[in-house]
Amino acid sequence: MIPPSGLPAPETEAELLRRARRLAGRPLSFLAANLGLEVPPDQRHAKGWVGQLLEKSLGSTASSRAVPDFEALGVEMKTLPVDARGVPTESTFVATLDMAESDAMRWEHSSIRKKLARVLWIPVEAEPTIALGDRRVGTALLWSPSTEEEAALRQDFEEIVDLIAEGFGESITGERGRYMQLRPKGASSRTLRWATDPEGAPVRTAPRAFYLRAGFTAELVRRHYQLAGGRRG
DNA sequence: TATTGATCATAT
DNA sequence: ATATGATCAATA
Repeated sequence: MIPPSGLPAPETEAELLRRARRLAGRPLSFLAANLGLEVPPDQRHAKGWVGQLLEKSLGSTASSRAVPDFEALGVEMKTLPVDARGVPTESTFVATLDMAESDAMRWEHSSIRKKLARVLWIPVEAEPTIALGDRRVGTALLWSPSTEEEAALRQDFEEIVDLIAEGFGESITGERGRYMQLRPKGASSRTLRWATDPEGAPVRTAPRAFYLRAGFTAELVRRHYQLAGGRRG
């Protein structure tokens, strides 16, 4: 499968990281020009554009399919909107949870665990005062959760899926979960899916997805650059 | 003003 | 319709 750019998929993690880091410091308009794309005038109508731009720029073959962005490497790519200090400004979407699938609600088998096993994080400037095309790509980092991080994520996951198993899925809000929350994720609030109430009766509720809180990714990035002997504010 | 809930585009 | 990619915007 040849991506639109004609760029072949990277064959190793090292190559992927090299490609990503070669983009560090470049404005998004530069990446767009390389691919023959226009920079959208309004991000409100192009919310996923930055992520898709980076995928294409790196040779991802998995546009919109339910596979890792770099399938052969098992690597997921996530852009990370950051402020002037490099601190993430938004939560990170991980995966939708199917409340009707009991298997999806076991950590070991979950798509959450799978997707977070290996992630290429790419910070991107996201201050609204900077025009979209002028926002620069930061230094990418390849990450896997430490034992402690995975335990913490698992704890949030299990707290939430246990509530769902007890029939409280419909009433779960974004306030649960220390590092990872469950929030609505649909085309609109009119989008509904099946869940089960405490009496075991089927009910319609908003589809929900797991998101990493900004505090989690902020800590992850901060520790990485500290260990790398990197920059400080 | 930080966070939760709602929403937008594209591809399959 | 549902998956991918997220950010917008109302609320607390």
